[in-house]
Amino acid sequence: MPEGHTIHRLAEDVLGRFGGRAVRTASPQGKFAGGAALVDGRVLTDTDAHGKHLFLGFGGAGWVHVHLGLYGKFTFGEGPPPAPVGQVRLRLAAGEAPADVAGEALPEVSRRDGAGPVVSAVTGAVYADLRGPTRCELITEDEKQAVEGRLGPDPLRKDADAGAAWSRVSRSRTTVAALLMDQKVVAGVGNVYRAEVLFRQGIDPYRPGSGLSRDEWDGLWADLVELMREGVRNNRIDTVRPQHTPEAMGRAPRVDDHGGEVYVYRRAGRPCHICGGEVRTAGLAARNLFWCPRCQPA
DNA sequence: CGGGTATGGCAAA
DNA sequence: TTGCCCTACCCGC
Repeated sequence: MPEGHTIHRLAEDVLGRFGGRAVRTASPQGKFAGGAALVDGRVLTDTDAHGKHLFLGFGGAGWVHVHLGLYGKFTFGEGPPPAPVGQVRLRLAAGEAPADVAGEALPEVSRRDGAGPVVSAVTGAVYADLRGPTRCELITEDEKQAVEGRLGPDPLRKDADAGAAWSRVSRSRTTVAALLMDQKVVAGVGNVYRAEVLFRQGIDPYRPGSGLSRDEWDGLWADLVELMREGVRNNRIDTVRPQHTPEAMGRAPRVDDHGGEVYVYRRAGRPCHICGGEVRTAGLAARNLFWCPRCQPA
C-alpha cells in the first residue's frame, strides 16, 4: 500500500502497460467522468512520481494527478476488462481511439532513464482500475509543477536535494518523527518507513530536528534511499537486515496483510529483534509511532 | 456480519 | 486536535 515506493512502482507499471498506446479511460460511477472523457483515447505519453503523488501524462491534454491517500489502490488485469466491481474511480484500458482523436499524430513517448518494463513488449489487452483515491483530477503542466513545488525532496528521485531537507530539519524544534512525515520536508516517507528508518539508525523519534547532527541526517537519508529503492523493487516494505530475517533468527515470519519484514512497525509489546526489549507505541500527530527505547536511546 | 484498524491528508475548529 | 473522506481486511460473535 501507499508510501512513496508504491507510487514509484505504479508509475513504472502503468507506463509499462499503457505507455505509447491509446488508452480508453472511464469513470463508471461518474466521480471522474469529466476528466476521464477529456483524455479518453489519447496516448499515455509519460508517468511521473513525486513523493506520494502519481502523475499520468497524456501529452498536451495534461496530467491525471492521483493521490491514493490511505485506501486508494490500483488493480491490474489482463484481457478484456470485465464489468467494474465496486466504486471504480478511473479505469484505464488499452484499446482503439475514439474517432475524434484517432487521426491525431501520436506524441512521442518519453521514458525516464532505465525505468520500467519495455513498452513494445506489451501486446495483449490490459486494464487497470483505481479505487478509493483521495485525489484523482486532470491538471495542467503548471498545476503539476505547483503540486511538486509544495513537496520536499523525494529519496526515490534522482533530482532530490537532500541538503534542502537538512536545512529545514536542522532549523526545526519539531521531533524528527514528525519531520519525517511532513511531505514538505521529505516526500514519500510514511508511517512504516518513518518507524523503520529511525530504528535502523538508532535515533530516538522524539529528538528535535535541530538536535540531529549532519552525519545522523545523512545516515537517515542514505538509508531511506536504500530502503525505498528496495521497496520499489519488491513492491513491499522490507527493512530487516540479513542477520535479522526470520530464517537467520529462527523465528516465525511476520504474517499480516503488509507482508514485509520489519523491526518495530505494528510490533508494540513484542520483543525487539535485536535487544529483546519491548517495542513501544505512542500516538504522535494522529498516527501511531513505534520504537524500541533501548535501541533508540534518548 | 459488525466493529476496529490502516502505509494519508485535508479542512474545520 | 478532531472529523471526514472512503476501501479492504481482520477478528470476534
